[in-house]
Amino acid sequence: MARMTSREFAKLIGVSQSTVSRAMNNSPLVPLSKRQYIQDKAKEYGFALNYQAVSLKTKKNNTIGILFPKHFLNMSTNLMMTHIYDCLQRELKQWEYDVMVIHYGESGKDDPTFEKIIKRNKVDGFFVLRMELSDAEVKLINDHQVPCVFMMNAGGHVRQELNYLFSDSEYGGYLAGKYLGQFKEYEPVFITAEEEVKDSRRRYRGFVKGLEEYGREIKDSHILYCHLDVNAAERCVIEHERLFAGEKTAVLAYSDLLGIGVVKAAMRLGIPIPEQMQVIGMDDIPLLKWINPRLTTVHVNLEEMIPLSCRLLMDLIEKKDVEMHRWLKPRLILRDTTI
Amino acid sequence: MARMTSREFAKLIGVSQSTVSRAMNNSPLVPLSKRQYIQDKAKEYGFALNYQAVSLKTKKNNTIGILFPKHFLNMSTNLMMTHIYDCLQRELKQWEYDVMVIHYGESGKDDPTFEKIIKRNKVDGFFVLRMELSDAEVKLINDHQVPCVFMMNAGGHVRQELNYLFSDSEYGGYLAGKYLGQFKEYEPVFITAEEEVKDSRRRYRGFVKGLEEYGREIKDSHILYCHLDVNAAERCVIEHERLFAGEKTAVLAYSDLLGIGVVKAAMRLGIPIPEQMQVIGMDDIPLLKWINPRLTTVHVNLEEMIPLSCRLLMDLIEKKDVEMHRWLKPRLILRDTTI
DNA sequence: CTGAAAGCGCTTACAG
DNA sequence: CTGAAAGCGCTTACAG
Repeated sequence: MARMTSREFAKLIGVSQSTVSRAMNNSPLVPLSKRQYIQDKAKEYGFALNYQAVSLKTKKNNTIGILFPKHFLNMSTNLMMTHIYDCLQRELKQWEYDVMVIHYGESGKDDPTFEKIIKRNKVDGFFVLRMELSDAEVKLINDHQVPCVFMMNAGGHVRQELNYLFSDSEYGGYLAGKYLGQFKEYEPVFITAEEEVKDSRRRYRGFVKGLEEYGREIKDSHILYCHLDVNAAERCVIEHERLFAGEKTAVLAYSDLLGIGVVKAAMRLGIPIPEQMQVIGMDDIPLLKWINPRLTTVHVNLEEMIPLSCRLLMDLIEKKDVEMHRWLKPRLILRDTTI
Repeated sequence: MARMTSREFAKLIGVSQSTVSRAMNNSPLVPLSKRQYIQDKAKEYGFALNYQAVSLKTKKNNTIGILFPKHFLNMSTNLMMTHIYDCLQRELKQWEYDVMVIHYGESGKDDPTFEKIIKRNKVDGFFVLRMELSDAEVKLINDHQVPCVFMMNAGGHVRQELNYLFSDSEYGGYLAGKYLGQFKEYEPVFITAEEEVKDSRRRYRGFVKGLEEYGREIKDSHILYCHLDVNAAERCVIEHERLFAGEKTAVLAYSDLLGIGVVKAAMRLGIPIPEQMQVIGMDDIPLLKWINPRLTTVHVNLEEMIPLSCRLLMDLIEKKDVEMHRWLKPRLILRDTTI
């Protein structure tokens, strides 16, 4: 049973190719009973439309792309991206879109991946995760009119001509600062990633503002840098043992993973949590529910962000004239690592 | 700057459409210098081949699909699949294939996803992860001649007509049994998932064989069932507190996640690891390097499996007459949770 | 080495 | 409601 063309199939069941096309696409032009009949026959003979041909005519691929950040390592390591991916995937099921995962990667020869995907027209639209685009890339998007929804800002300059749904990470930092600031005897510490400087600055700014409400501030020597990785954070805290063993500290970590590393270090150093060290992570990745002590964190409002993003992208693809520029508010979730 | 067709572009630079096509596809038929010239011009004018049209002619999509298991929840929860996905993604970069992620899902109306993807011809080939296929589905693969490589068996009957690279999980269980069996004073326990009965049985069988080499056996009451989840395993162990508090135990967990749950429970119950309880997980997911105590586990040989699978699928797509039926040997990695 | 022409398998005005 | 016909944007024998 080789693949059949619509012409062959049409001949086989005694209708025209046009009618087959219309029936397979559920066009109201052909009466329901006939539609049903043709679809049943299609099933019987194993006929299906060839989607390359369909795409060529309709200029639709029925697939959307999820573009991962430039320096993204992998799903196992960046659990927040993985979580967002999971949520998008689930939400996208209601629309009948397939999902293409695109890893930026400079790709060596020819065009870089992003350019290639846009030019080659393989997807109807994009979700772009934590991406900073160059001017050339923005021009590409505009020239080719590719529907794009940006999610999770990478910080830096925000282009108002693009559609985005970001989590207000400065506000997240503010919430943490406002909470930790109330404990006068705890010295504020910020541990952050070298890799994501700009968003890190945003979170830090919020943290400072929150602390200020209690007249507190953070010393320069209490801003710690490490790689974006549990073990790096653990090592970093251990290297600063004197700081943490010497006084009570209130630590905001740039991400949950760093937070987990901080907690691990504290356990190794015998520093009681939260009595001598309070820790707040950021993001609220699913992993947290498996780890003890349960990490206090700033929860990104994906419940709102995901449905809005998907709806927006679908609207953009259908040429509806919409735009969206939103900073969603995260919220603080108190668990075991704070008082 | 709207999209240009190859005909328009050809006219613009004064060659024929054929030559443009050949140049863009790097055909040796056109001299290198001319090829270069045309490609440069293409870049200049922002011309690129329309891949729907290319696909229609060549019957290639330049994309491969990764099909996730039927009851797959999400990447965040099933970290071994996530890890495999990461490895495939990285390996696939050398070939210029795009990746489509396909979640099985019965999809309600019309064809189920798997059938749809095959019939619609959206991918050139598949990786199929931990999948049990029905006869109808195997027939579909054969009828449509879709290149498929099966990875990570879901247990049950293995179809020799399909290409597969599986991890020999029975052997993995055997390694664990052979290691733990030598500790006469530790009572063997197997904790496993209700969801993956068949592969679970395979691991169990190996475990039993390994134990037998030391004349040991596992009591029926020492086979524990729970959901495939850290917290479920933790609860399960706590419910059986009497068993674990009463005697020294040597636990093989169906997966690392269950192993982590067992360790958490032990810590909560104040059972010292590995002195009173030894624990071995299975898979060796990347997460383990972030968790203390470091879990002893049976490491799946992805270093070998991934390159072989990719090479195999590429060969199948290029119609090379190859086949492969392999069970790769995992190995035991001793860490903190065993003596 | 190059170009004119046919055709990949659909959709969709258009005419009936 | 239905069909014949044109055309989506490429590739590739074929002829030169």
